Amino acid sequence: MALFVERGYDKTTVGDIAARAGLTERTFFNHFADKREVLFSGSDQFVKQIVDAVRATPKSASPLDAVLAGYESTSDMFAERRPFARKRSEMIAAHPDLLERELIKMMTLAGAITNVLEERGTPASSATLASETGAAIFRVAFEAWIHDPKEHSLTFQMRAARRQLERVVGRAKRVARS
Amino acid sequence: MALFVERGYDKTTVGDIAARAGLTERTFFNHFADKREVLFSGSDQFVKQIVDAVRATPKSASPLDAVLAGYESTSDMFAERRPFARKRSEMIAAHPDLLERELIKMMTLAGAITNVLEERGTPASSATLASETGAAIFRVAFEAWIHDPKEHSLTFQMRAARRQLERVVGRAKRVARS
DNA sequence: GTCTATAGTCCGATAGAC
DNA sequence: GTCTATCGGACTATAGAC
Repeated sequence: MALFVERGYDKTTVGDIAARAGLTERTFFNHFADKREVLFSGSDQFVKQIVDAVRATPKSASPLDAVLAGYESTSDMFAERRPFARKRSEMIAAHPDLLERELIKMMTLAGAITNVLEERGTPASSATLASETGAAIFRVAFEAWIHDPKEHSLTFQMRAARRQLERVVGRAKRVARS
Repeated sequence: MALFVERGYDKTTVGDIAARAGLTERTFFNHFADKREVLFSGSDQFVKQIVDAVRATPKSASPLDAVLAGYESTSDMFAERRPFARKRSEMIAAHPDLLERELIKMMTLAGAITNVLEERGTPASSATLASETGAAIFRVAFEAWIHDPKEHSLTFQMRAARRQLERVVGRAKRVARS
């Protein structure tokens, strides 16, 4: 990350990264499948955290509630890392390669959540919809969280996004203008 | 596509593709930014089709209705190409590289739709939510459409997915088990 | 069209930890 | 003795510079 900020993502070679870490290029590829993965190394843990939280929600909760509870369980973790999250987010947004990787990670996560919902007895297509909808809410909330000068929590942003989604999905002919 | 089917995506080099087309490797990169793009060449037209359709829906329609109308406008186009769509979909699903590209294309499309909604007067975050939700519905519907032995239309699948989403998003404590 | 850097693979060698 | 981490060299394909 330091190197990427110093000289830019494209201008940083795998050799550079390895050298800075006191290793060789081969060793790098031993730990990471490709260059992009260095920015996503924590993602397994992130997935586990969320999946566990979904699994732990009472069965009385609706599928969507369970999904949102899963994402919200990361709120504390993110709270301490807002500046880093902001930087990382900018870096990803600026590099299509990284954005692609980010998207496939989010999709893998959504798939894992779908599986947990199915374990809980949710029918397949409802599970998919709940998990994809939850992901959309998370993305909107995360974006708001990153840029919010008032620094509300991620959970706060997710609750707001959820209420808004309910209005958007409702069959009402007219939608409030703000 | 022929080459990819013949010898597999990974085993096909850009040189192979260029040779088959009677061109050189450099010329290939003149037309496509990278190897993956050959499978997404029609995507600009796809985006235009949908964006135009969203723009053309009456303002009385809700944002989500407009988004869905956009996606549904591709139903006829897809109807004639079900076998090809199926093959392409399998190819993409089998190759993470291609899946990444597919996802970023879908995200670009969602972004374009969001912009059109904003032009129509929908507030930014509602626009994002409507467009992301619409994308989720499309994905679920497309998946069902591809595998449906009864060969219902894409529009049919989208209507079904939408009804299901409404149940999923509703605040009901209990959700129907099928 | 030429030339070149970089990413990423394959096979194998080596060394330390437990 | 097995497991795991590092390293080396040769190699191909992608992709960018010119």
